[in-house]
Amino acid sequence: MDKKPAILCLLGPTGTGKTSAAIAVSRRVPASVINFDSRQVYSDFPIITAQPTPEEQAACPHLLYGFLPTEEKMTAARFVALALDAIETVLGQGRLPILVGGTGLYLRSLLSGIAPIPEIPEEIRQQVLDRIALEGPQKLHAELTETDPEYAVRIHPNDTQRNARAAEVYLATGRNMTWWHANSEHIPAPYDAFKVGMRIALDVLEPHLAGRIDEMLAMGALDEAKAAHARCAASDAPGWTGIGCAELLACLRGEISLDEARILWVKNTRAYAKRQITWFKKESEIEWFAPGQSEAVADGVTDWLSRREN
RNA sequence: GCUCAGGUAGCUCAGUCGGUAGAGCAGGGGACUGAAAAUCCCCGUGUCGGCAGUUCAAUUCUGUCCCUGAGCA
Repeated sequence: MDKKPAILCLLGPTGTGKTSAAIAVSRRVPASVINFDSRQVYSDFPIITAQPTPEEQAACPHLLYGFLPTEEKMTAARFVALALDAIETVLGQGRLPILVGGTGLYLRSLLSGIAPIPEIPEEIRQQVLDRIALEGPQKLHAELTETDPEYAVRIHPNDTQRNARAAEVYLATGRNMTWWHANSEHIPAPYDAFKVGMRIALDVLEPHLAGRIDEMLAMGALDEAKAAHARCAASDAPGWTGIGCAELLACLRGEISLDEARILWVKNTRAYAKRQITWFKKESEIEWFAPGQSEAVADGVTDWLSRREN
């Protein structure tokens, strides 16, 4: 009935076995894995961002992992374009695309569409950033109340990022955010998506996260940061803002000890996992599984695929 | 043993010229349309070290004891 091609989405917080579940599925049906994690795109940080290992990637094709230099920025819109392209490639090969990742915004943007706001010229962007640094987000928010009252009530005066974004969009396009959100066509991705989530309580997940960070350190996370630093020393480069990267960089610079870096790293990872859990709680139509149930996930996926046949 | 300085929220510390107290971090909940591993919002009763004294009233003043740190012996 449903003419739309099938895609599988594997989501959940860090460290819940999404990669191994994807590989389990790929053993049942021809499939390729496509990343939707905003950090695993960076080529300088395969260990720290927990990208699938070369052995794991040998199980089936993996796309959109480790291809971006540290100084380059990834955005939701750029991701959507890359992912749509990757999905088409995989479908063209007669394989099942498996979207795997933890960046909720990226997945939502891909599946529900994102407003086609044109790219903002760098000088306008910089101009707004300079202003917000100087005058504070509250000033821009007060102006937003004039230019876009509807959006202004939705974002907080202290929110530096969203106030900057709203200001640059209005300045560059002459249209406010509300107009772009409402009057532009959202084009949802034309796929029949099966969403599988990995669910776990935070306090159960935490020791796993700590253990995984120790493994990363044992695998040479510090050397990875050192090598990345040799290639890109600017600590404010987009790639350096990832959790683990920033802490190890501070350690390399002698600002904190390795032990302090590790403790911070665990703490920040835990807080991040909490935010992810909050995000995915709201996401609709998810089939939930516990971490480690890779075969159960694969069963669920094959069931779903055969149900689609009828 | 003596002299200082401290003992206040899970942690680091403010503060109360006497009317039982509040920040940051941690923790919990939430938001999320091009930086999202980002950005931001909401949530604070704790014998204010113990005991006694002064006082209408002590966490705040006084005495004493206990504990911690530094210095002197």
